[in-house]
Amino acid sequence: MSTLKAVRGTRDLLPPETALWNRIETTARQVFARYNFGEIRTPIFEDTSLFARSVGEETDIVSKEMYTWEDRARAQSEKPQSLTLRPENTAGVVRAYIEHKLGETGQLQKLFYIGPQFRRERPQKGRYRQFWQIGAEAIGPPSAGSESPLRDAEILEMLATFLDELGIAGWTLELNSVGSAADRARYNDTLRAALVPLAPQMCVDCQRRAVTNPLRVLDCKVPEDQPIIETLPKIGDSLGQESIDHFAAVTAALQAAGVPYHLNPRLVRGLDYYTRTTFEFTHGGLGAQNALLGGGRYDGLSESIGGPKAPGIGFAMGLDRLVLTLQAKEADQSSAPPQGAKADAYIAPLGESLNAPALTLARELRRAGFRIELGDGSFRLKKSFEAADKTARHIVILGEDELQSGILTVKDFASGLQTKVPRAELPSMLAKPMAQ
RNA sequence: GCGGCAGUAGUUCAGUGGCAGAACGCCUGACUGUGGCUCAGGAUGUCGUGGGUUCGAUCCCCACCCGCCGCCCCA
Repeated sequence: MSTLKAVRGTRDLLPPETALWNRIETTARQVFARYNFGEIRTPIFEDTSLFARSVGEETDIVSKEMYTWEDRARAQSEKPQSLTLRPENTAGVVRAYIEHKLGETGQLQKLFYIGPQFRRERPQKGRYRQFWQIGAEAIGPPSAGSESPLRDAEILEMLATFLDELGIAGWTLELNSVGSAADRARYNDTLRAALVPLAPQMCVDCQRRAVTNPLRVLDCKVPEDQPIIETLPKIGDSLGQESIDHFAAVTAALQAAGVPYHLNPRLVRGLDYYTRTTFEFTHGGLGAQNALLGGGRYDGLSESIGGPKAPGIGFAMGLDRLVLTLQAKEADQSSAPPQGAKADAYIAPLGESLNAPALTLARELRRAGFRIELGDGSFRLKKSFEAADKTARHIVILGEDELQSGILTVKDFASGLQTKVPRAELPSMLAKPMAQ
């Protein structure tokens, strides 16, 4: 019988790595809270048509990457239903916004989420079939200011602050406007027409894209094609005046706030619902998967799935990729491994008759907030020391003498000093700051 | 989904068509209430899985699985 393994593209996250995941999630919660975002948790699977109608039937995500199955009827009265593991979370958030009539509050809804997403892609570093996203959405009726370019700028400024506070240096904000749905359709036609005479001189991928998805031609990385791409019409030239003014207001606010950005008229996003402002934060050192996060405005998304007019803007960050970036940075800085993984004390009972009193002592200290590793009285003292040195900053020896006298033997591994400490003074002794 | 490279101990990796190796880590002892430094011992394992070639395969061949790199796509 073959042994069972995590399936392709999925993986286990183990300590100590999970501490880094928690640090990132905690930082996100803290930063988002300062911008007054609240957490939303939506189901991990939804009706398949939600994604088909929002992300777009023709996108790669919907057409070939979703985990979809038919949930069979269990009773005469039930109908079978096609369900899909969510490949992204914006659609679920907007569905919840509509379902709970959050637009009726009249207020802008500012929601963030943290959770796994699923896409059946070929796995690679930074690309998994179950991957984690941290994202946020600001959505509401136009009367709540949901269309304001200030919302776009605020979100981008929040992301810059988040990455800075996480300690990710060297990111680039790539910014573009793809215009309204009408602007975008017009540009698509213009581009398609312009490509008819040019495509035959381009790479085979571009020849295909010129027909299937002209916007993707702009993303081509083949060097020989670059001069041709430079001559193609720019999306900026297809934007209506409203889109132009909106985008100008976004960039002006970013400049005022001192958030650096790089205009990239070729930035194209793969989900159909994006309108006007679109962006990516990229980082070198992630290989082919260089996008740390991406997002944009989606002014028509709510209507496209049967909801009220509810413009919005949001983003999704690849948590797996944030972890990779921070791990690479820590590997670079080498030197001191983080020492935060150690307990405050290891309690070493001397003999199995001391096990129960040791648990009592551990309970006292743990209830006082200390991180305690509890040894075993069957260990010889030498073995307790070895185990303690690996897992804790102090060892507390609990033998018959200590139990009778109430004076414990404590050794500080950093200094090598061993002292006798009355039980009542143990908490203050353990609380003393350690040399970091 | 396409092309390429890899898979050997807990980890990082050597290696050979003929008994499976190193370093680190782990366990035991020198030392029955004192770790780190020593020293002496010990265990590492379906050599990714399944077939094939061969007297004999961890090694060569094929398929599959899984990972990595690029494409594609995206976070």
